[in-house]
Amino acid sequence: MRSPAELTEAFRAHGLKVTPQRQLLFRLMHGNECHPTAESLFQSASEQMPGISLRTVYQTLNDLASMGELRSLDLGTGAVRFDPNIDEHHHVVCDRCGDIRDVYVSGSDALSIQGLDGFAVSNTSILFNGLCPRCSAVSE
Amino acid sequence: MRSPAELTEAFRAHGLKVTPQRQLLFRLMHGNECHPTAESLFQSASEQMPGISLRTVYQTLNDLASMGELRSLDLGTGAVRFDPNIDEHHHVVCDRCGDIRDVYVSGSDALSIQGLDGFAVSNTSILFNGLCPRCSAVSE
DNA sequence: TGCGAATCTGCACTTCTTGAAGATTGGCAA
DNA sequence: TTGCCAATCTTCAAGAAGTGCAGATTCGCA
Ligand SMILES: [Mn+2]
Ligand SMILES: [Mn+2]
Ligand SMILES: [Zn+2]
Ligand SMILES: [Zn+2]
Repeated sequence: MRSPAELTEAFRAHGLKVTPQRQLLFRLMHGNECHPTAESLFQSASEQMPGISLRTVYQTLNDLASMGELRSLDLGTGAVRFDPNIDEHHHVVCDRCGDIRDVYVSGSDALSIQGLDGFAVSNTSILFNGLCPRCSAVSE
Repeated sequence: MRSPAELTEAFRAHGLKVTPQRQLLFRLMHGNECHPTAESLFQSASEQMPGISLRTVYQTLNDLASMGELRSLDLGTGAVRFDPNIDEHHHVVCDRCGDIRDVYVSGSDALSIQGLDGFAVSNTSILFNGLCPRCSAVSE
């Protein structure tokens, strides 16, 4: 995702308005590596801007996602996650604490795949589940 | 998933009752390659057994899943899918018609993965999205 | 055949997300 | 700088998927 300043430019260039709510979300998402949900962003946003609505958070995030500025991820954790990292990457979810981290996979062209015959695949996502270092230490 | 007859055995052996509702679901799921949702199974089940409740369908499928007889899959299609194929395999979803097919992947040990340090990974799932042969022909 | 635990049904309720409508406001034009 | 109006925001209702609960029913052993 581009910087708040660049997004401001881009929004205005496209005839979209730059509201305080949007700017706040630009800031909250920029460089955010937590893979937050709309709800958790709403919490953060509410601290700085009491009265902001959850609907606006959803709206803005979805808009950013459809502009390609961020990615919305369904990692099977209940709510959709928003990710400003739009590089090709995958994820690992800690099934105990819910922590999510980026995973970079290379060499997938060497995979032997059976069953995709005729399919025009537009996206491939790999999801790892398990216990994060902290949680696996605890459960020993 | 084992056959209806075998499941009947197994259920009784574990002190679980074998009801007509359960038997019907055993039959509907056995060898089912459609990756149905609870709702769609409820539709099918209702034809043969009017009055069966959606609650019972969910209950039975979840029970079978926790017994390891079938797998419940979140493929990002809204509702959970149930799969009697418990061999290690992955899936491809047609984003237009919703069709789901099995995908078998081998050679994944040759992948170069970065970001899993310290994680105790218990499951890896690969999801392909795209257009099935039929749908990609249509959209040409 | 009878009994009691297991199961089923019906329904309320939760969570996540979107639709709709009216109030508000950003940004350009004058 | 002011005013306008389309875009945006807030609020609230509602949809979709699933689960918890309670009372009615039934399987399966004695
Ligand atoms: Mn990420
Ligand atoms: Mn499958
Ligand atoms: Zn953890
Ligand atoms: Zn298709």
